[in-house]
Amino acid sequence: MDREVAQGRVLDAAEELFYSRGIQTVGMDDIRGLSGVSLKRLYQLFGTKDQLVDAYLERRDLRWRQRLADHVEACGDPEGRIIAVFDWLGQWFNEPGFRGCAWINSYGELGTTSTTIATQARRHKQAFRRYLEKLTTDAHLPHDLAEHLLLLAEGAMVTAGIFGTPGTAAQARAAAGLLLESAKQARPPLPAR
Amino acid sequence: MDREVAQGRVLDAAEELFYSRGIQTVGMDDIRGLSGVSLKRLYQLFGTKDQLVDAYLERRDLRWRQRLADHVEACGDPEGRIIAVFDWLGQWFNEPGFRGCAWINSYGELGTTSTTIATQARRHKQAFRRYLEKLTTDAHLPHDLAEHLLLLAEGAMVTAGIFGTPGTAAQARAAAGLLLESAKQARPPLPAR
DNA sequence: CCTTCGAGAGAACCATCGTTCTCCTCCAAT
DNA sequence: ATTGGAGGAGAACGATGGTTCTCTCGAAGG
Repeated sequence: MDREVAQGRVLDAAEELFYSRGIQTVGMDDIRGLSGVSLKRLYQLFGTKDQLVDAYLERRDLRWRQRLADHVEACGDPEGRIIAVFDWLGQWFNEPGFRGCAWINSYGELGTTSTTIATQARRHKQAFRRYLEKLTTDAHLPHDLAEHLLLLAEGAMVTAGIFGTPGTAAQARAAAGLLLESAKQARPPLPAR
Repeated sequence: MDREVAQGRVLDAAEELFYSRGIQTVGMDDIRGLSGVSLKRLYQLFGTKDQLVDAYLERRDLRWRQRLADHVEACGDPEGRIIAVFDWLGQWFNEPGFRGCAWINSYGELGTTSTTIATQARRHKQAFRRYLEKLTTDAHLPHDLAEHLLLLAEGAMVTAGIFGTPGTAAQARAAAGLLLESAKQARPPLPAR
C-alpha cells in the first residue's frame, strides 16, 4: 500500500474513532484495526499517538473551515453570509455521528495535560473567530458583533452536542439575526454616512 | 476520622483533581494522596471511581447553581437578574483555577462512553436552562430569550476556558443586553397590554 | 534462483490504573 | 489486660495501552 494511501486511511480511522469516542478511550490498536494499517507502519508514519492526534486535528481543522467557507461564500450579500454560518452549523449538527465540536471535546479531555491539544484548540478557535471578524468587517459591522456571534456558535455546538438537538442551530441563527439588526442600528449601512 | 469528614475530604480532592486535570488523567491513587484517605476507605465510601465521579458532579452541580442563584437573587428587578447571570459568570471566570465548565469538559471526555457522565451533564445543563427560563418568565419575556441566553452563556464558558480570557463574560453580557432589549421591543412591558 | 529489504501479524515489554488483599496498628468495650 | 474490629500503608492482581521487537513472507533486483 502506498505511503500516502496508508496515511489517509490512518487519519480516516483516527478521525472516526477519536471524534466519536474521545482520545484516551481509543487505543492505537483500535486505529490499526479500523485502518488496516499495521502498528509498525502506523508508528513509522506518525511517530507517536500524540503526533497522530495532532495530525488528526490539523486535517480536521482544514476540512472543517473549508466546508464552512464553501457554504458561506455561496451566499451573495455580506449580511446573508453571516447568517449562513448558522445555517451551516445546522447542517453539520444534523450529520449522523455529530458529537459536538472536536476541539472543545478534546480540550475538555486533555487541554490541561497536552500542550499539543491546547494549542490546536486555540488555533482552531482563533481561526474561527478571525473568520467571523472577516465576515462582519465585510458587512461593515463592528468586531463586537463577531465576538457575540462566536459565543452563540460555540454555545450552539456545545448544546447541540450534549442534548443531541440539531435544532439548536436555528435558535442560534435567530439570536444572530437579532444581534445583527442591533448592530446595524448602531452603525447604519453606507448610504447613511 | 469521621465518615462524613472523610467523604468531604475525598470529594474536595476529587473536585480539585478531576476539574483541573480531567477524569481519566486522575487516578484513585492521586485522590488518596490529596485527600489523605486510604484507598480502602475510599472504596468503602464510594464503591467505584465511576460512583465517585458521579458524587463529585452531583455536589458540584448543587453548589454551582446555589452560588449562581445567590448572586442573582441579590438583584432586585427581573431584568437586572438576567444580566446578573453574566456578571456572576465573569466572577467565576476570574477565580483562580478556572478551567471552563466541568460538565462540558467531562462530557467531551467521556460523554459517549459513560452514561453516568452523559446523564449528569444533561441534567446540569437542563437545570441551568430551566433557571434561565424562570428568570425570563419572571421578567415577562419569552422562552426564546432564555434559549438565546443559554447559548451565550455556554459559549462564554467554552471560550473563556479555552483562551483563558475572563473578559469573555463581559462580551456575553453585552450581547445578552442587546437580546434583552430586542425581546422587550417584541413584547413590551405590562403597561402596553 | 538468490538475496535483500520493507511490511504485516502479533507477541513482548513496561508502565499505569482500578480494585482487592494482607498485614499491622490502635483503640474501645468487656 | 485482652480481644476484636476498624482503619491505614502499601503490595498484589489483572487488565489495558503505548511502543518496540521478532519472525515470517513476498516482491524486486541482480
